[in-house]
Amino acid sequence: MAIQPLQQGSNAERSRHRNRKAVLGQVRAAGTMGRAEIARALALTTQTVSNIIAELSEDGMLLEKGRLSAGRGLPAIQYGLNPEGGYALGIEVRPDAVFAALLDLQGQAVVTERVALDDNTPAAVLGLTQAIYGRMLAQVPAATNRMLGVGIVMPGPFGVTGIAGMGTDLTGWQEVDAAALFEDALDLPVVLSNDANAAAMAERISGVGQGIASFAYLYFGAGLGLGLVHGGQLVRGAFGNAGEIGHIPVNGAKLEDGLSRLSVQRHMAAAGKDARDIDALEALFQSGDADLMAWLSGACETLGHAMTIVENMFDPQTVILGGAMPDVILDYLVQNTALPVVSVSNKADLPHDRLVRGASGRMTATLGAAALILNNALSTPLAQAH
Amino acid sequence: MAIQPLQQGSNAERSRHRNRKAVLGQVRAAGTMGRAEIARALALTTQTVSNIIAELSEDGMLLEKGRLSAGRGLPAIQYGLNPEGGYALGIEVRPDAVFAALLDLQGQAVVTERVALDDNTPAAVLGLTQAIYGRMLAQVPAATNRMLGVGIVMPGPFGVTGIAGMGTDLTGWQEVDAAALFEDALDLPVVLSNDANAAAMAERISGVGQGIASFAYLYFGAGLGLGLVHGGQLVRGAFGNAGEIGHIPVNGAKLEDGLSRLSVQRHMAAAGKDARDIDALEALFQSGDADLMAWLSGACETLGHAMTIVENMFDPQTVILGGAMPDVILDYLVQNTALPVVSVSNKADLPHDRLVRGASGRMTATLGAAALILNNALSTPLAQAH
DNA sequence: ATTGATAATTCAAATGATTTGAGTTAATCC
DNA sequence: GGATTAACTCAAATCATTTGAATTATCAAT
Repeated sequence: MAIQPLQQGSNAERSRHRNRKAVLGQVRAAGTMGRAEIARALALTTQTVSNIIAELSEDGMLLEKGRLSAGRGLPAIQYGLNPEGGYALGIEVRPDAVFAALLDLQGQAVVTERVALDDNTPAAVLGLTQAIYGRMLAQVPAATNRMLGVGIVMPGPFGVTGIAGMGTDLTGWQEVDAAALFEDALDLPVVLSNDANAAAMAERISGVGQGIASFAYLYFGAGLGLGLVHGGQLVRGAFGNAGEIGHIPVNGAKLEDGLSRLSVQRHMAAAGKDARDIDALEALFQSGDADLMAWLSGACETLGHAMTIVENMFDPQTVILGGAMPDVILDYLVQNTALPVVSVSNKADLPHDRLVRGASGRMTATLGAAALILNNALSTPLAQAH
Repeated sequence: MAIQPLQQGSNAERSRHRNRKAVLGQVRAAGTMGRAEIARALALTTQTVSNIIAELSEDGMLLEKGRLSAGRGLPAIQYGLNPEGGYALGIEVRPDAVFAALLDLQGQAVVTERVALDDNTPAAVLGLTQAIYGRMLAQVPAATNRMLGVGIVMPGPFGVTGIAGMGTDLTGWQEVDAAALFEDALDLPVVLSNDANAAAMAERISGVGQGIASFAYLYFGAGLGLGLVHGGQLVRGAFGNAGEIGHIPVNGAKLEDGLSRLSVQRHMAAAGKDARDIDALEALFQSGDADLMAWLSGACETLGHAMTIVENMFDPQTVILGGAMPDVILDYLVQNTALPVVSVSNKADLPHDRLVRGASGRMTATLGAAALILNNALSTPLAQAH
């Protein structure tokens, strides 16, 4: 989380490292590719790509996928990711539970676990996490020597700020260096993030955000969060707390007062209905519950405000909506929200819809935690614009 | 402006290029540095830095600045930027004028010009720009072979969007590729940007933003703009229109309705007073004009809203306020705005003030245009966080 | 069916930039 | 004054990429 040295020099070894990642990223994005094709995309020579591919195949990260004849010339041998070539662990620490997922290099969840927590102190969580990790490796022995790292999602904001977030619900975590603790406990490289950022990465790696370099992700957590991806990388802000959109006031109320899990729950509770569970919410929606529909109408309006802010601040290619809500409700919101007219995104011939539903479902943030690691393994910081 | 290839591979030549920039950036940030010191900062060997410094000295970009004895050992030869080692041209195209500035490598304005325009079509502006450039080179012949590029600032937003901006005031520019036109006319590498982004870069290169990797710049243009710097680079959004904060509605009105040049002008005009000129505004302020003070009181409140949005969306190290306003008014706003309590930036022990006044004065955007070029010459895209 | 054009791939040598290791210089510390 | 420390230089080694020539396999045209 600390701010890194602003610049780092380059040498042969670091170039190679970078180029390996670039090749993997390119192949992943395209599904399969030939050497020459990759070389053109990366502005490298075929020979270089050949060397790197030999190395990556040796390491088990790439697989031959036959030859593809495209016009004249020798048909190119196609290469694709070997899903079993690398694994990333995602851990989501909630106040009352720990979710975990093991993703393969392709971004597929191989094993997932959800464990309830009655003690969320660091010692307890770390012990539980170790146990989960052990069980997962036992189920997927191939992963043992191929772990790329672990992504940890914890409720933000990080550090003591003016926002009393869920952070207060995790006892004993405020003062500790969580990343260091997990690194010690699991002996893996660690990336720490909040839920919205992780969710955005989940979409980038295996959802709607694939191939989109700049997008924003509006996340239904307890509150309303925002993950920002620019040039293929997360924009985290100086202290890792960028995207706390829920606390922005519009017309006297905070955005998340009208658009969040807590918001529906309160609204429905006031009508004497229980909407704490996702399935309960879905059932209410399916039955056309009048109270829920009333809430949705307000939520659409609030979402419109949020869109205005996000689009005008970031000018993203698209905004993805997801998180702890049933898909049907997310779809309803996407379809019934009037997109802002006064917006830099309001223009003709857009290649993407301005607002779309996320694809990664209920465990988005957990998957995203692992996706943070995959993204590191498959992409290099963006080349400079000229 | 187009989205660049997402990844580019690296090779020896590109590494050298990158390392040269990194050395220059490091030296610039520190004022003067020794070889070994630079090497440590960039994770390179002294030998490499030695080679690069020899090359940069040869090229006239670095100068020896004596030896510095720091404790034991051989005192390190200090190197500093040679201000005359490189120049960047900044051009600001306004509907009724063209401003230009020639900056040296150190970021100092060597020559500036302001020319009124009665014809702002591409042909006229390009011709005028060529003439200005010619006059500047005549005044600073040393710059002739040392031009790094030209930054162009034009009113955004770019492309046809839902925002009817000043863009419409420039006739004939909507459909053309402005960057290509300027590149042809001046035979220099071109960077195109809006005023707020450029202003942010001006602060980063020679103002309050020096050494700050992540900050936001609230810019008084005709409306209210925002420049975002993250990891030392501009966040421009997918289509170059990030930061159009002025159009975000708060309590029914747009932010720029209460916080912009147009806003004061209208407010004062309603009171029968002329505030179109910066000096007129300053005089009104100095005389404690009641109407102006009333506007300021509202502006402070609006600025508070803007701060809430910016801080919670970006979590910057600081927010810089500047643009077409007299310094005394900017200072007043900085000092009298109640900083938002509900904000991720509201925390103890901040290394920077949350809101500060910009340092680059009235020609900020013009200087910033050139600063965009300098920033390219002096920094590499940020290394990856781990 | 043969021939020529095209394009992917490989091999071996060259190139470019960084690193390595030994040696020199000039300060401070004791 | 000698030991220690640190910056700097030189020459050789190393690493990864590039270059250029040769090979292979397909398509297209005769």
